[in-house]
Amino acid sequence: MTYTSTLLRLLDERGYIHQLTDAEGLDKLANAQVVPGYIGFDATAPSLHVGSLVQIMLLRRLQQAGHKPVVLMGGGTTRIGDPTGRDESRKMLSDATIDANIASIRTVFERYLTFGDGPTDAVMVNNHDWLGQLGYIELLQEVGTHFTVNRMLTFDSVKLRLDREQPMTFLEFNYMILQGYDFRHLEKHMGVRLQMGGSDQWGNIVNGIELARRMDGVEVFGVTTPLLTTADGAKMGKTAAGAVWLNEDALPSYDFWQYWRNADDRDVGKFLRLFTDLPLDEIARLEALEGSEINQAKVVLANEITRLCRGEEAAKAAESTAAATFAGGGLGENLPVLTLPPEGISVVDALVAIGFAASKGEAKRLIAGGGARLDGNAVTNEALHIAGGIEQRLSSGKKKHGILRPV
RNA sequence: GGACAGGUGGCCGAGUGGUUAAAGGCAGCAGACUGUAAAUCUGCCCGCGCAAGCGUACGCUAGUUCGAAUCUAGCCCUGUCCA
Repeated sequence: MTYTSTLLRLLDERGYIHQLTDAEGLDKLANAQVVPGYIGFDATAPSLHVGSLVQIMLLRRLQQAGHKPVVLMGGGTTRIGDPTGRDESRKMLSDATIDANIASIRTVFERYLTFGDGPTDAVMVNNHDWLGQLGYIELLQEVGTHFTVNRMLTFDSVKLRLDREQPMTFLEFNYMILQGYDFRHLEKHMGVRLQMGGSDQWGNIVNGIELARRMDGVEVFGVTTPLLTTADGAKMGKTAAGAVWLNEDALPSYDFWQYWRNADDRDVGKFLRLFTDLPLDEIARLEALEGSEINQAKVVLANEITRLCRGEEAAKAAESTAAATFAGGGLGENLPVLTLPPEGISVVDALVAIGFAASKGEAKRLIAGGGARLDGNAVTNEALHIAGGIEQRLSSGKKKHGILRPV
Protein backbone atom coordinates (compact mmCIF):
# COMPACT_ATOMS: atom_id res chain seq x y z
CA MET A 1 0.00 0.00 0.00
CA THR A 2 1.05 3.62 -0.30
CA TYR A 3 1.59 5.28 2.99
CA THR A 4 0.51 8.79 3.77
CA SER A 5 2.40 9.33 7.00
CA THR A 6 5.94 10.65 7.02
CA LEU A 7 6.93 7.87 9.33
CA LEU A 8 5.87 4.91 7.26
CA ARG A 9 7.01 6.48 4.05
CA LEU A 10 10.43 7.04 5.54
CA LEU A 11 10.69 3.53 6.88
CA ASP A 12 9.39 2.01 3.71
CA GLU A 13 11.63 3.79 1.24
CA ARG A 14 14.75 3.09 3.27
CA GLY A 15 14.03 -0.58 3.65
CA TYR A 16 13.18 -1.03 7.30
CA ILE A 17 9.85 -2.73 6.99
CA HIS A 18 9.49 -6.46 6.97
CA GLN A 19 6.16 -6.98 8.64
CA LEU A 20 3.53 -4.63 9.97
CA THR A 21 0.59 -5.56 12.14
CA ASP A 22 -1.87 -3.02 10.87
CA ALA A 23 -0.44 -0.79 8.18
CA GLU A 24 -3.51 1.30 7.72
CA GLY A 25 -4.13 1.83 11.39
CA LEU A 26 -0.58 2.82 12.12
CA ASP A 27 -0.48 5.12 9.13
CA LYS A 28 -3.52 6.88 10.41
CA LEU A 29 -2.19 7.12 13.94
CA ALA A 30 1.15 8.50 12.80
CA ASN A 31 -0.68 11.22 10.94
CA ALA A 32 -2.81 12.09 13.91
CA GLN A 33 -0.43 12.24 16.82
CA VAL A 34 3.09 11.89 18.12
CA VAL A 35 3.54 8.15 18.41
CA PRO A 36 5.75 6.88 21.19
CA GLY A 37 7.41 3.72 19.95
CA TYR A 38 9.91 1.44 21.56
CA ILE A 39 12.48 -1.19 20.88
CA GLY A 40 13.94 -3.49 23.48
CA PHE A 41 17.66 -4.05 23.87
CA ASP A 42 19.62 -6.57 25.76
CA ALA A 43 22.00 -5.59 28.53
CA THR A 44 24.26 -8.61 28.61
CA ALA A 45 27.35 -6.74 27.42
CA PRO A 46 28.70 -3.23 27.95
CA SER A 47 28.18 -2.49 24.28
CA LEU A 48 25.71 -3.32 21.57
CA HIS A 49 27.14 -4.41 18.26
CA VAL A 50 26.39 -3.79 14.63
CA GLY A 51 23.59 -6.33 14.72
CA SER A 52 21.55 -3.85 16.75
CA LEU A 53 22.29 -0.94 14.52
CA VAL A 54 19.17 -1.34 12.39
CA GLN A 55 17.04 -1.05 15.49
CA ILE A 56 18.94 1.97 16.71
CA MET A 57 18.54 3.63 13.34
CA LEU A 58 14.90 2.74 13.41
CA LEU A 59 14.45 4.74 16.60
CA ARG A 60 16.38 7.56 14.98
CA ARG A 61 14.00 7.50 12.01
CA LEU A 62 11.07 7.54 14.36
CA GLN A 63 12.39 10.70 15.91
CA GLN A 64 13.20 12.19 12.52
CA ALA A 65 9.60 11.64 11.52
CA GLY A 66 8.47 13.61 14.56
CA HIS A 67 7.68 10.83 16.98
CA LYS A 68 8.99 9.74 20.32
CA PRO A 69 11.61 6.98 20.66
CA VAL A 70 11.62 4.91 23.80
CA VAL A 71 14.68 2.79 24.42
CA LEU A 72 13.80 -0.16 26.55
CA MET A 73 16.74 -1.73 28.29
CA GLY A 74 16.12 -5.29 29.28
CA GLY A 75 17.58 -5.03 32.74
CA GLY A 76 14.93 -7.42 33.97
CA THR A 77 14.74 -9.78 31.04
CA THR A 78 18.52 -9.96 30.85
CA ARG A 79 18.24 -11.85 34.09
CA ILE A 80 16.42 -14.54 32.15
CA GLY A 81 17.91 -14.73 28.69
CA ASP A 82 16.01 -14.64 25.43
CA PRO A 83 15.47 -18.14 24.04
CA THR A 84 15.16 -16.74 20.53
CA GLY A 85 18.92 -16.78 20.30
CA ARG A 86 18.41 -20.52 20.80
CA ASP A 87 21.59 -21.32 22.68
CA GLU A 88 21.11 -21.57 26.40
CA SER A 89 23.29 -18.60 27.12
CA ARG A 90 21.79 -17.94 30.48
CA LYS A 91 24.84 -16.59 32.13
CA MET A 92 23.38 -14.85 35.11
CA LEU A 93 24.67 -11.35 35.53
CA SER A 94 24.83 -9.37 38.71
CA ASP A 95 22.70 -6.28 39.10
CA ALA A 96 25.77 -4.09 39.24
CA THR A 97 27.06 -5.48 35.97
CA ILE A 98 23.74 -5.01 34.26
CA ASP A 99 23.47 -1.43 35.45
CA ALA A 100 26.99 -0.68 34.29
CA ASN A 101 26.22 -2.23 30.92
CA ILE A 102 23.15 -0.08 30.54
CA ALA A 103 25.07 3.07 31.36
CA SER A 104 27.71 2.20 28.81
CA ILE A 105 25.19 1.36 26.10
CA ARG A 106 23.39 4.63 26.71
CA THR A 107 26.39 6.62 25.52
CA VAL A 108 25.90 5.23 22.02
CA PHE A 109 22.21 5.99 21.98
CA GLU A 110 23.01 9.56 22.87
CA ARG A 111 24.74 9.90 19.55
CA TYR A 112 21.76 8.67 17.61
CA LEU A 113 18.89 10.15 19.54
CA THR A 114 18.05 13.40 21.24
CA PHE A 115 17.14 12.68 24.82
CA GLY A 116 15.15 15.02 27.02
CA ASP A 117 11.73 15.91 28.36
CA GLY A 118 10.14 17.28 25.23
CA PRO A 119 7.27 15.51 23.48
CA THR A 120 9.48 13.94 20.84
CA ASP A 121 12.58 13.57 22.96
CA ALA A 122 13.92 10.11 23.49
CA VAL A 123 13.76 8.39 26.84
CA MET A 124 15.40 5.28 28.16
CA VAL A 125 13.61 2.92 30.49
CA ASN A 126 14.60 -0.28 32.21
CA ASN A 127 12.13 -3.11 32.46
CA HIS A 128 13.65 -4.22 35.72
CA ASP A 129 11.83 -1.26 37.23
CA TRP A 130 8.49 -2.96 36.74
CA LEU A 131 9.34 -6.61 36.21
CA GLY A 132 11.30 -6.56 39.43
CA GLN A 133 8.19 -5.55 41.35
CA LEU A 134 6.02 -8.21 39.92
CA GLY A 135 4.91 -11.00 42.20
CA TYR A 136 4.60 -14.46 40.74
CA ILE A 137 0.99 -15.02 41.73
CA GLU A 138 0.12 -11.56 40.60
CA LEU A 139 1.73 -12.17 37.24
CA LEU A 140 -0.04 -15.46 36.77
CA GLN A 141 -3.41 -13.95 37.58
CA GLU A 142 -3.05 -10.77 35.70
CA VAL A 143 -1.16 -11.90 32.64
CA GLY A 144 -1.16 -15.67 32.71
CA THR A 145 -4.86 -15.90 32.00
CA HIS A 146 -4.34 -14.22 28.66
CA PHE A 147 -1.91 -16.77 27.33
CA THR A 148 -2.74 -20.29 26.32
CA VAL A 149 0.01 -22.84 26.33
CA ASN A 150 -1.36 -24.18 23.09
CA ARG A 151 -0.58 -20.94 21.41
CA MET A 152 2.74 -20.40 23.13
CA LEU A 153 3.91 -23.73 21.81
CA THR A 154 3.32 -22.62 18.26
CA PHE A 155 5.73 -19.71 18.48
CA ASP A 156 8.87 -20.05 16.47
CA SER A 157 11.14 -19.37 19.38
CA VAL A 158 9.65 -22.36 21.14
CA LYS A 159 9.01 -24.58 18.16
CA LEU A 160 12.54 -24.23 16.87
CA ARG A 161 13.95 -25.41 20.13
CA LEU A 162 11.62 -28.35 20.30
CA ASP A 163 12.20 -29.31 16.70
CA ARG A 164 15.93 -29.20 17.13
CA GLU A 165 15.53 -31.22 20.30
CA GLN A 166 17.26 -28.49 22.22
CA PRO A 167 16.37 -27.97 25.82
CA MET A 168 14.18 -25.07 26.76
CA THR A 169 13.71 -24.27 30.39
CA PHE A 170 10.53 -23.01 31.91
CA LEU A 171 12.36 -19.84 32.71
CA GLU A 172 12.95 -19.18 29.05
CA PHE A 173 9.47 -20.24 28.16
CA ASN A 174 8.25 -17.35 30.25
CA TYR A 175 10.34 -14.87 28.38
CA MET A 176 7.65 -14.12 25.85
CA ILE A 177 5.16 -13.40 28.57
CA LEU A 178 7.44 -10.87 30.15
CA GLN A 179 8.10 -9.26 26.82
CA GLY A 180 4.45 -9.01 26.13
CA TYR A 181 3.99 -7.51 29.54
CA ASP A 182 6.62 -4.88 28.78
CA PHE A 183 4.65 -3.63 25.83
CA ARG A 184 1.45 -3.50 27.80
CA HIS A 185 3.19 -1.73 30.66
CA LEU A 186 4.64 0.94 28.40
CA GLU A 187 1.32 1.38 26.69
CA LYS A 188 -0.48 1.86 29.97
CA HIS A 189 2.03 4.06 31.74
CA MET A 190 3.69 5.97 28.94
CA GLY A 191 1.18 5.86 26.13
CA VAL A 192 3.48 3.83 23.91
CA ARG A 193 1.64 2.63 20.84
CA LEU A 194 4.28 0.97 18.77
CA GLN A 195 6.89 -1.68 19.20
CA MET A 196 9.54 -2.33 16.63
CA GLY A 197 12.17 -4.99 16.41
CA GLY A 198 13.92 -7.60 14.33
CA SER A 199 11.83 -10.15 12.48
CA ASP A 200 12.67 -12.68 15.15
CA GLN A 201 10.73 -10.55 17.60
CA TRP A 202 7.46 -10.84 15.72
CA GLY A 203 6.02 -13.37 18.11
CA ASN A 204 6.91 -11.36 21.15
CA ILE A 205 5.52 -8.20 19.64
CA VAL A 206 2.26 -9.83 18.70
CA ASN A 207 1.90 -11.13 22.23
CA GLY A 208 2.26 -7.65 23.60
CA ILE A 209 -0.31 -6.30 21.19
CA GLU A 210 -2.76 -8.94 22.19
CA LEU A 211 -2.13 -8.36 25.85
CA ALA A 212 -2.66 -4.62 25.57
CA ARG A 213 -5.92 -5.20 23.75
CA ARG A 214 -7.21 -7.73 26.21
CA MET A 215 -6.18 -5.91 29.34
CA ASP A 216 -6.75 -2.31 28.36
CA GLY A 217 -8.68 -2.46 25.12
CA VAL A 218 -6.05 -0.35 23.43
CA GLU A 219 -4.86 -0.97 19.93
CA VAL A 220 -1.10 -0.91 19.64
CA PHE A 221 1.08 -1.67 16.66
CA GLY A 222 4.11 -3.64 15.67
CA VAL A 223 6.75 -3.31 12.98
CA THR A 224 9.57 -5.69 12.29
CA THR A 225 12.70 -5.18 10.24
CA PRO A 226 14.00 -7.74 7.77
CA LEU A 227 16.66 -10.04 9.06
CA LEU A 228 19.83 -8.37 8.01
CA THR A 229 22.55 -10.51 6.58
CA THR A 230 25.48 -9.55 4.47
CA ALA A 231 25.31 -10.49 0.82
CA ASP A 232 27.20 -13.70 1.42
CA GLY A 233 24.69 -14.74 4.00
CA ALA A 234 26.55 -14.08 7.21
CA LYS A 235 24.92 -12.43 10.16
CA MET A 236 25.77 -8.79 10.49
CA GLY A 237 28.39 -7.73 12.87
CA LYS A 238 30.51 -10.70 13.58
CA THR A 239 33.96 -11.06 12.22
CA ALA A 240 36.88 -13.27 13.08
CA ALA A 241 38.17 -10.73 15.53
CA GLY A 242 34.82 -10.80 17.29
CA ALA A 243 31.76 -8.67 17.25
CA VAL A 244 31.74 -5.25 15.69
CA TRP A 245 30.97 -3.24 18.79
CA LEU A 246 29.43 0.18 18.71
CA ASN A 247 31.16 1.52 21.81
CA GLU A 248 34.52 3.00 21.12
CA ASP A 249 36.22 1.38 24.09
CA ALA A 250 35.10 -2.02 22.82
CA LEU A 251 36.34 -1.53 19.25
CA PRO A 252 38.73 1.14 17.94
CA SER A 253 37.15 3.53 15.47
CA TYR A 254 39.66 2.61 12.80
CA ASP A 255 38.50 -1.02 12.91
CA PHE A 256 34.89 0.11 12.94
CA TRP A 257 35.51 2.20 9.87
CA GLN A 258 37.29 -0.68 8.17
CA TYR A 259 34.34 -2.95 8.75
CA TRP A 260 32.18 -0.75 6.58
CA ARG A 261 34.92 0.01 4.11
CA ASN A 262 35.16 -3.72 3.44
CA ALA A 263 31.46 -4.18 2.83
CA ASP A 264 30.41 -6.42 -0.01
CA ASP A 265 29.61 -4.52 -3.22
CA ARG A 266 26.07 -5.78 -3.16
CA ASP A 267 25.43 -4.42 0.31
CA VAL A 268 26.49 -0.85 -0.28
CA GLY A 269 23.15 0.60 -1.30
CA LYS A 270 21.24 -1.21 1.37
CA PHE A 271 23.65 -0.12 4.07
CA LEU A 272 23.61 3.48 2.92
CA ARG A 273 19.84 3.57 3.12
CA LEU A 274 19.64 1.90 6.48
CA PHE A 275 22.60 3.30 8.31
CA THR A 276 23.17 6.80 7.00
CA ASP A 277 21.11 9.95 6.68
CA LEU A 278 22.23 10.62 3.12
CA PRO A 279 19.39 11.61 0.80
CA LEU A 280 18.04 8.84 -1.39
CA ASP A 281 19.05 10.37 -4.69
CA GLU A 282 22.61 10.66 -3.48
CA ILE A 283 22.51 7.04 -2.44
CA ALA A 284 21.14 6.03 -5.79
CA ARG A 285 24.07 7.75 -7.47
CA LEU A 286 26.61 6.06 -5.19
CA GLU A 287 25.23 2.60 -5.49
CA ALA A 288 25.17 2.85 -9.26
CA LEU A 289 28.95 3.14 -9.38
CA GLU A 290 30.53 0.21 -11.12
CA GLY A 291 33.73 -1.74 -10.91
CA SER A 292 36.40 -0.30 -8.69
CA GLU A 293 34.50 2.98 -8.52
CA ILE A 294 32.17 1.45 -6.00
CA ASN A 295 35.06 1.88 -3.59
CA GLN A 296 34.23 5.57 -3.45
CA ALA A 297 30.80 4.67 -2.22
CA LYS A 298 32.28 2.41 0.41
CA VAL A 299 34.43 5.23 1.71
CA VAL A 300 31.36 7.42 1.97
CA LEU A 301 29.54 4.62 3.70
CA ALA A 302 32.31 4.12 6.23
CA ASN A 303 32.64 7.84 6.83
CA GLU A 304 28.96 8.45 7.35
CA ILE A 305 28.37 5.55 9.69
CA THR A 306 31.50 6.21 11.70
CA ARG A 307 30.56 9.85 11.97
CA LEU A 308 27.16 9.00 13.37
CA CYS A 309 28.36 6.37 15.74
CA ARG A 310 31.75 7.68 16.79
CA GLY A 311 31.74 11.34 15.87
CA GLU A 312 33.19 13.52 13.14
CA GLU A 313 36.77 13.35 14.36
CA ALA A 314 36.89 9.60 14.60
CA ALA A 315 35.60 9.30 11.07
CA LYS A 316 38.13 11.73 9.67
CA ALA A 317 41.01 10.11 11.51
CA ALA A 318 40.01 6.67 10.31
CA GLU A 319 39.70 7.83 6.74
CA SER A 320 43.05 9.54 6.64
CA THR A 321 44.73 6.62 8.33
CA ALA A 322 43.25 4.31 5.74
CA ALA A 323 44.29 6.58 2.90
CA ALA A 324 47.85 6.85 4.17
CA THR A 325 48.14 3.16 4.85
CA PHE A 326 46.58 1.71 1.75
CA ALA A 327 47.07 4.28 -0.95
CA GLY A 328 50.28 5.82 0.29
CA GLY A 329 51.82 2.61 1.55
CA GLY A 330 52.91 4.61 4.53
CA LEU A 331 51.70 4.84 8.05
CA GLY A 332 48.52 6.28 9.40
CA GLU A 333 48.35 7.53 12.91
CA ASN A 334 45.36 5.49 13.89
CA LEU A 335 46.92 2.07 13.52
CA PRO A 336 47.69 -0.13 16.47
CA VAL A 337 51.08 0.64 17.91
CA LEU A 338 53.60 -1.66 19.51
CA THR A 339 56.42 -0.10 21.43
CA LEU A 340 59.69 -1.37 20.10
CA PRO A 341 62.32 -1.92 22.79
CA PRO A 342 65.85 -0.68 22.03
CA GLU A 343 67.18 -4.20 21.69
CA GLY A 344 64.51 -5.06 19.14
CA ILE A 345 62.08 -7.95 19.15
CA SER A 346 61.52 -11.15 17.19
CA VAL A 347 58.92 -11.00 14.42
CA VAL A 348 57.00 -13.80 16.02
CA ASP A 349 56.75 -12.02 19.33
CA ALA A 350 55.89 -8.77 17.62
CA LEU A 351 53.01 -10.38 15.71
CA VAL A 352 51.61 -11.85 18.89
CA ALA A 353 52.11 -8.70 20.93
CA ILE A 354 50.36 -6.47 18.44
CA GLY A 355 47.45 -8.86 18.21
CA PHE A 356 47.81 -10.22 14.69
CA ALA A 357 48.35 -13.74 15.95
CA ALA A 358 46.86 -15.46 18.97
CA SER A 359 49.88 -17.62 19.64
CA LYS A 360 53.45 -18.01 18.53
CA GLY A 361 52.51 -21.03 16.49
CA GLU A 362 49.90 -19.01 14.66
CA ALA A 363 52.43 -16.26 14.03
CA LYS A 364 54.80 -18.79 12.52
CA ARG A 365 52.12 -20.19 10.32
CA LEU A 366 51.35 -16.71 9.15
CA ILE A 367 54.99 -16.21 8.22
CA ALA A 368 55.22 -19.62 6.57
CA GLY A 369 52.20 -18.72 4.45
CA GLY A 370 53.84 -15.52 3.35
CA GLY A 371 51.31 -13.32 5.08
CA ALA A 372 53.56 -11.37 7.38
CA ARG A 373 55.15 -8.19 6.09
CA LEU A 374 57.61 -5.76 7.47
CA ASP A 375 57.50 -2.38 5.75
CA GLY A 376 55.71 -4.05 2.90
CA ASN A 377 58.22 -6.82 2.32
CA ALA A 378 57.20 -10.38 3.03
CA VAL A 379 58.96 -11.90 6.00
CA THR A 380 60.53 -15.16 4.86
CA ASN A 381 62.54 -16.06 7.91
CA GLU A 382 60.48 -16.85 10.96
CA ALA A 383 63.49 -16.40 13.22
CA LEU A 384 63.93 -12.83 12.03
CA HIS A 385 64.81 -10.36 14.70
CA ILE A 386 63.53 -6.84 14.24
CA ALA A 387 66.12 -4.26 15.19
CA GLY A 388 65.11 -1.56 17.63
CA GLY A 389 65.47 2.10 16.95
CA ILE A 390 63.60 2.50 13.68
CA GLU A 391 59.89 2.92 13.19
CA GLN A 392 58.54 0.22 10.93
CA ARG A 393 55.28 -1.08 9.64
CA LEU A 394 54.24 -4.59 10.54
CA SER A 395 51.41 -6.14 8.56
CA SER A 396 49.38 -9.30 8.55
CA GLY A 397 47.98 -9.83 5.11
CA LYS A 398 47.02 -6.83 3.11
CA LYS A 399 44.62 -5.27 5.49
CA LYS A 400 45.91 -5.50 8.99
CA HIS A 401 48.66 -3.03 9.67
CA GLY A 402 50.39 -1.84 12.77
CA ILE A 403 53.24 0.39 13.78
CA LEU A 404 56.39 -0.68 15.57
CA ARG A 405 57.56 2.44 17.30
CA PRO A 406 60.86 2.88 19.12
CA VAL A 407 60.62 3.86 22.76
C1' G B 1 10.91 -43.36 39.24
C1' G B 2 11.55 -46.86 34.65
C1' A B 3 13.05 -48.01 29.36
C1' C B 4 15.67 -46.43 25.24
C1' A B 5 18.91 -42.88 22.64
C1' G B 6 22.68 -39.42 23.13
C1' G B 7 26.88 -35.75 25.15
C1' U B 8 33.52 -35.40 19.98
C1' G B 9 37.68 -29.45 18.34
C1' G B 10 34.16 -22.15 17.16
C1' C B 11 29.70 -24.85 14.82
C1' C B 12 27.81 -29.31 12.18
C1' G B 13 29.37 -34.21 12.02
C1' A B 14 32.54 -39.13 11.24
C1' G B 15 34.96 -42.28 14.29
C1' U B 16 33.50 -48.54 18.70
C1' G B 17 40.81 -50.68 21.79
C1' G B 18 46.69 -48.97 18.89
C1' U B 19 48.51 -46.52 12.24
C1' U B 20 43.56 -40.67 15.99
C1' A B 21 45.76 -34.10 17.55
C1' A B 22 40.99 -37.19 15.98
C1' A B 23 37.74 -38.03 8.52
C1' G B 24 34.52 -34.58 6.08
C1' G B 25 31.81 -29.96 5.86
C1' C B 26 31.00 -24.84 7.53
C1' A B 27 33.25 -20.66 9.69
C1' G B 28 38.21 -18.38 10.13
C1' C B 29 43.45 -16.93 8.60
C1' A B 30 47.09 -16.43 4.66
C1' G B 31 48.76 -16.73 -0.71
C1' A B 32 47.41 -16.08 -6.09
C1' C B 33 43.86 -13.20 -9.12
C1' U B 34 41.47 -8.25 -8.05
C1' G B 35 39.23 -2.98 -6.46
C1' U B 36 41.00 -2.95 1.16
C1' A B 37 34.66 -6.35 -2.92
C1' A B 38 32.63 -11.10 -4.63
C1' A B 39 33.67 -15.71 -7.00
C1' U B 40 37.59 -19.21 -7.90
C1' C B 41 42.14 -21.95 -6.97
C1' U B 42 46.17 -23.11 -3.19
C1' G B 43 48.11 -23.53 1.79
C1' C B 44 47.09 -23.28 7.04
C1' C B 45 43.76 -24.05 11.01
C1' C B 46 44.93 -26.90 20.07
C1' G B 47 49.32 -24.92 22.95
C1' C B 48 54.73 -24.76 23.93
C1' G B 49 59.47 -25.69 21.39
C1' C B 50 64.51 -23.90 16.14
C1' A B 51 63.89 -29.01 16.31
C1' A B 52 63.58 -34.14 17.91
C1' G B 53 59.74 -33.73 21.09
C1' C B 54 56.49 -32.41 25.09
C1' G B 55 51.76 -30.91 27.16
C1' U B 56 46.76 -30.82 26.90
C1' A B 57 41.83 -32.57 24.35
C1' C B 58 36.49 -36.38 22.70
C1' G B 59 30.35 -34.49 29.48
C1' C B 60 32.73 -35.52 34.85
C1' U B 61 35.20 -39.10 38.11
C1' A B 62 37.30 -43.67 39.03
C1' G B 63 38.80 -48.22 36.76
C1' U B 64 40.26 -52.41 33.00
C1' U B 65 44.47 -52.57 29.56
C1' C B 66 51.33 -52.38 27.49
C1' G B 67 47.76 -48.89 25.10
C1' A B 68 40.91 -45.86 25.51
C1' A B 69 37.28 -40.77 22.23
C1' U B 70 36.50 -46.02 21.70
C1' C B 71 35.63 -51.23 27.16
C1' U B 72 33.56 -51.12 32.70
C1' A B 73 31.26 -48.55 37.01
C1' G B 74 29.30 -44.30 39.30
C1' C B 75 27.79 -39.37 38.57
C1' C B 76 26.07 -34.92 35.72
C1' C B 77 23.34 -33.13 31.52
C1' U B 78 19.86 -33.61 27.13
C1' G B 79 16.05 -35.98 24.17
C1' U B 80 12.05 -39.66 23.31
C1' C B 81 8.57 -42.94 25.35
C1' C B 82 6.29 -45.07 29.86
C1' A B 83 4.70 -44.26 35.13
